Amino acid sequence: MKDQLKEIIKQSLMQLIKKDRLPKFDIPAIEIERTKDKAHGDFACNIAMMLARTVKMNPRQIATLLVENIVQADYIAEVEIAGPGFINFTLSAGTAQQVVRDILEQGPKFGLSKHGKGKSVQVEFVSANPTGPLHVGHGRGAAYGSVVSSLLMAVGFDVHREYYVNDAGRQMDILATSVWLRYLEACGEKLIFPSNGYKGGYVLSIAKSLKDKYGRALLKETSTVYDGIPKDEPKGGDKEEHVDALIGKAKDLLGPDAYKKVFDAGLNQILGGIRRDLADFGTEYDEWFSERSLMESGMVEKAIVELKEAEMLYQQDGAWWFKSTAFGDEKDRVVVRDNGQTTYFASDIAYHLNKLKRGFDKVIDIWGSDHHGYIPRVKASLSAMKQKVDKLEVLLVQFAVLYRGSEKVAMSTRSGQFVTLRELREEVGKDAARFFYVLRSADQHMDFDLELAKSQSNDNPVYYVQYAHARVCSVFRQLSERGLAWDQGVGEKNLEYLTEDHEQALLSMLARYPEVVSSAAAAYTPHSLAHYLMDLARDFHTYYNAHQFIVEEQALSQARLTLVVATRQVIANGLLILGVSAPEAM
RNA sequence: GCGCCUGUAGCUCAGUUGGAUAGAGUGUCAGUUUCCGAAACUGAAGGUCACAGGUUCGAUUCCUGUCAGGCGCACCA
Repeated sequence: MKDQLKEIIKQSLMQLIKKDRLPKFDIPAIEIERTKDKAHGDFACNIAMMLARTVKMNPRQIATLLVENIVQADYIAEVEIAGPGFINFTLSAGTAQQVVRDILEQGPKFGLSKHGKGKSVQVEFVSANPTGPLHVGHGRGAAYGSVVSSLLMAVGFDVHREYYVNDAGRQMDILATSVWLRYLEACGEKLIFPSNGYKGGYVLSIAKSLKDKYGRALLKETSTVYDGIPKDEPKGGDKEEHVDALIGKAKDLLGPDAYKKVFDAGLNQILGGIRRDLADFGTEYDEWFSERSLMESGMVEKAIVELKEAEMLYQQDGAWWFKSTAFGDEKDRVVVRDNGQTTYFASDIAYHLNKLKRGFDKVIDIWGSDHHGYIPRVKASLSAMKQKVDKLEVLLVQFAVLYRGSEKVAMSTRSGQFVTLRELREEVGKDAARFFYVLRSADQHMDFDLELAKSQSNDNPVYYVQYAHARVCSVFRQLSERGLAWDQGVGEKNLEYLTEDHEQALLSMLARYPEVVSSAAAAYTPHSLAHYLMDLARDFHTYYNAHQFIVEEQALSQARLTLVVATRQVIANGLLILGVSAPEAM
């Protein structure tokens, strides 16, 4: 509809220039927008005001000329000039009703488009280290990433959703060592747990399963384990040195095979839990990409060689540095430490290179906002390897600050103090939790009040939308109880009976849906879809309270039932994208 | 100190890429069931869009500065 109006304006402008009523100029992009106020018609165009400067004429004068030259079309009921020079279009009644037929015909496909047809996008999100279960902080990224993915699918992209598993590196060694020490305790050894170890209860249960499986086969005496280990921080030492020494000792005493058993027990149990939590949260993945596989297949080494050949690395203080400053980063970054170990950044370079080489047209990373300083160096590495950096887009999700009532909740994986995503879901439900997360724009700091989400879950806006859906279903249950039926054909033929203000409002709200989906996809803003659904639900509830759908007059009744079915369809389509269920009864 | 994000109603937040009289939920107050589900609806009150300049027909939106909050500035991940 917008495109048709644009064309009409453009034609009118060209006519005017041809007739010398306006001086010659390049026709700018014409903007048509939906009006906020019904008094301004359905669509408005601000072209007259935009042209005022170039044409050196009063905007209202330009608008008058334009309107006089507009070709009449049957779908336009009225064209008006208003305010400083807006051109307002009012659509004819029949045009607004057409959307109902479109919705019924297209069903679940209504609102989908083909803008991204033939293009592939990879979306990587959450990717939390498998050193502990997902907590409510990860929930926001999970909800945001999965809805962004769904939106991109809705506009036709071929979407590949991926979780990058950091199953290598020092943090995982700390986890493995933590598990082993807890195992020793479970076998009856007495020891002082390192202050930098993972202290969560889940480590205890992994240790217990290790003992169930291997008995005392992995046992070493505490005195042997702690022999020669530097002091921990509380005793005046350095906590990092302390834990690193314990890792080294664990590897030495156990040997590679046994150490791997401990390591894998931690990794597999935690990762398994993460996969379950995400699946239960309605977040699906197409691939779980292992960092270890990246190292074992030599891809990290290859990326480093590539950078060396491009003369983008240099050696200093025993380490290899990447010249990221050459591409605008604040400082150069280490890729190989003086002890010969590659850094996390080295893996990430290889991973991003791998992503681009897989041939995606676009690669989207969704990160927590605390990683924003990381963007320049990753982009720098891709530039250094002559990749198309523009293909990579990094979306940042701001933190959700957790509150319990008015009290802030401190969270840390290391200390084991956190509310898990699973606990949240079990208490407030998948639908409410997802909707809550996705209601706020991602670049907004968010206050997540657990008390509110838990205790007042009935006030959660998700129920408002779901209730609208259930209410339509209820109307149809009532209909059949009365021995009546919906006749789609009769309804579609009599849509002109929908003349009430509430019906007009609902019709134009329904017509907006496809635009909402495509703009939410283009701007990566799931929250705008959530807000739209609340607006649509409101229009429906208002209508419901003002008018009866099941009435004596058949033509009117069927027309209203048809409108209401269309509304239900759009709500269901929108909720599906959000990953929220659309219940028939609540 | 430098960089990124943010500042809109008592509280939590939208604001269609620069448009017309800045909106919703919640909270407060006052109402609505002989009627398809009251998890709903109607009305009222509530604002110096942090502050000060600038750009232009027009600024909550863009630019600059100030103030305030969050995050980041590792041979950690």
